[in-house]
Amino acid sequence: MARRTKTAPAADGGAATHEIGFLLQRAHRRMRGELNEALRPLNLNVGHLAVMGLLFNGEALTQQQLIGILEIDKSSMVYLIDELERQGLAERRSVSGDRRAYAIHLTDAGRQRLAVVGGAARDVQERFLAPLTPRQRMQLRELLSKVAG
Amino acid sequence: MARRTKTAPAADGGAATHEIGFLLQRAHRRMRGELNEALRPLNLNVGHLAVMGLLFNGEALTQQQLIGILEIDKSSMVYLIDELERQGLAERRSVSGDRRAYAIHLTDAGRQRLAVVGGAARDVQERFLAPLTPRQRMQLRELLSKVAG
DNA sequence: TATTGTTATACTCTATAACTATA
DNA sequence: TATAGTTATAGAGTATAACAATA
Repeated sequence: MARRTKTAPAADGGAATHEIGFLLQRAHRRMRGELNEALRPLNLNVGHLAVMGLLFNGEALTQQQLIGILEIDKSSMVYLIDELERQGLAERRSVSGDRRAYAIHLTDAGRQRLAVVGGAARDVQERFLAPLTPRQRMQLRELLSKVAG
Repeated sequence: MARRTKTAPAADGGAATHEIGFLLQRAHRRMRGELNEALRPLNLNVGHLAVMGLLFNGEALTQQQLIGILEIDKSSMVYLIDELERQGLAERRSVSGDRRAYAIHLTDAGRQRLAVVGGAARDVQERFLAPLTPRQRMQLRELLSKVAG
């Protein structure tokens, strides 16, 4: 059953290019590539966008909190925030009660930039998801959230 | 509408961690990490596995063909095949009719190794897909193949 | 001139380890 | 002793560019 679907690449006997891992890599690479291409003129990458997105609701988060949510290394977080700060999009502020910690605040400039950058990101996502119906997009989101860990 | 679904992480106002791109990155990173961890003791990575998988049906492919299918750079392909050849798992053979090209053949050792490595990869994929029903796995595969490009 | 493959090199992203300053 | 953050460094993974041999 399901020997060869209509959409199957001809070059593959099903050994590799049909595997979920392979498709996942392709999809991720394509999405990330287009997103970074759109973000590069602004000297930002998906990491910066993710941080700004998390700060957008208004409340500042400490680097530790950002690290916990985004599951990236603390040194990587330093670089992300350094760049955001360099561009005046976010700033480190002291946390009362713990002089080791910094709360990261989105500046007004950061908020404005996020509006632009977020729009570009949505355009990319829209192109990426173009082959899917709204219902399929929802399905994909739900399936991915189950396996994303 | 859709202000906050039941499965939403609390830390995010929907700005970032719900995005498909974010979930895609997470899922891909998790899958790739586990796969590479399983492959590392064998001095192989997912690229080597993909090449071996493509060669498994028996017919050799030239580096150009592999490059076209896997969509990676030709210099990256050189490194992948160098390592496979170094381990005796594949070999470059001259192509009659074009002395520039090499056809890559899977050796018997490569075939045996692929059986082992492929088994490990399937185990990883099984753990990765564990949260999904068989029907959901099929859905995920089909949705990904639509957006994988 | 164009193409196959190789080599050298560089870039992005991320991680590890040693460090400072607090706790 | 442990934690927040920084710095220096290294490692994947991939890409670019110059090159040799051949088409």
